[in-house]
Amino acid sequence: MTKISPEKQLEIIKRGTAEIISEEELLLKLKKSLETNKPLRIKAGFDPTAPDLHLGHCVLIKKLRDFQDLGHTVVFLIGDFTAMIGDPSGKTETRPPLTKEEVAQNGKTYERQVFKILREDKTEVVFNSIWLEKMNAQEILELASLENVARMLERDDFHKRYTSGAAITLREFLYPLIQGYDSANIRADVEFGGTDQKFNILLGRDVQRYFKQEPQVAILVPILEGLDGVQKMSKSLGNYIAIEDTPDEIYGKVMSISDRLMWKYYELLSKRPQEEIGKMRVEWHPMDAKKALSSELVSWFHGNESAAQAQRDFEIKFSDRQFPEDAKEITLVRTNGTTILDLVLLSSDRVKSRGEAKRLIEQGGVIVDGQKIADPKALLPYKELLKVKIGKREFVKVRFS
RNA sequence: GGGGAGGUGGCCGAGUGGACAAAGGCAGCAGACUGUAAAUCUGCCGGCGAAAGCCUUCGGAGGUUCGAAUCCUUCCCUCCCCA
Repeated sequence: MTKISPEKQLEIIKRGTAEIISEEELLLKLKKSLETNKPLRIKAGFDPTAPDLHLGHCVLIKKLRDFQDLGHTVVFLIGDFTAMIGDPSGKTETRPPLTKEEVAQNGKTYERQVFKILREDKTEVVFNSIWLEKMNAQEILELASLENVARMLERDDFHKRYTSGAAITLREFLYPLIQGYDSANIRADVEFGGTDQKFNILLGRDVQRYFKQEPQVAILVPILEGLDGVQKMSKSLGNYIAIEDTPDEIYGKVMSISDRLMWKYYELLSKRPQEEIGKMRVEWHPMDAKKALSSELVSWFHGNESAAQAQRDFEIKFSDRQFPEDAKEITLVRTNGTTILDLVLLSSDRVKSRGEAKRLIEQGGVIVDGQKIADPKALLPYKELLKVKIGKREFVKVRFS
């Protein structure tokens, strides 16, 4: 256990959080932990659906890591049972149930990804089906009696859906209670979540009180906007930066966020001290700051060397507008009537239809060997190797056999 | 149990027999401008086709009609009000 004073611990924990309910309680828990030499149990729940951890998750996981560095234990809860209910925070009400094998598989993927940030020796990975499957009707009803409908409707999501006339099922009402039941089962001292989890996490306190436990402290982290700069970063919206994206992808995606959003990323994801970030904000050229951020994030997941390489690649592609030497390479058999259109269709991963390819070419988005070619029907230059730029960020070397 | 309103392209949302591949907005893509971006401007934005045009699409299935997102039948789903 750490010997860092509770006050100092609180200070570290506070950085980058949106709200702590309540700081006083947390301080008391930290004090007690120090006196008894017993680490706090920090809960964070995740879906068992195919994980592709992204920077949005990292905001939270990074804070978990802070707790670990202070000697506390992280309980990484995989909600394999609750996934069958579906968190009402989202729009989709039900999800296809996963098989046991899929859940186990996804759990493995989580571990692979999450331990890029967390420490294995201070993490417990648990599945909530272990206790939830055993619950009987009586227990569920008792749990359900802890809350009333009016209170449930206070919850922002429910409130909005209710007033706008959207459906809310009773099953969804049960979700927060069951999430709270999880907290009781793992005897959480603290539960982490995004600000959209506030209601659920607070409700967990009531459930714990019912089970004669000291209520957990709620720590809420800000929701990170995705690449579009508006909506929450999420896989389903396609606006995410995954920690398993390639170095070039991460670098490029971070570079493409707006200057404004960049600072939020800095606050929530950078390991640089607060004061330094504040200084950068006024003294640095935004582009340099963004490059530094991109590098930092790439090296976090892929190491320093990859970060340096990604930066070079980026500069070649966008600053110098050169063709990257390590571009994807494909080999084609040359036939007489092969047009640019065919080429784009064959070599691009992103262009899905002929019409789309045609559009792209006609709009001047395709460059072959440095030449913009705007006629889809143009024949290919008679060369062994063509360097093709498709759209903004796709580069392909085409070789002919 | 009774009454009413709905389900439209990735999303929101207009459209109530032909001019509808379906207004408008958002998102997306490309170009210009840049600092990579943002903002702004321009263009595109179901598939096939050089084009004319053809094909698939307005919850599902049938039907009426020369012609249906629009009318009818039936099924599924959602919401509201009364009890």
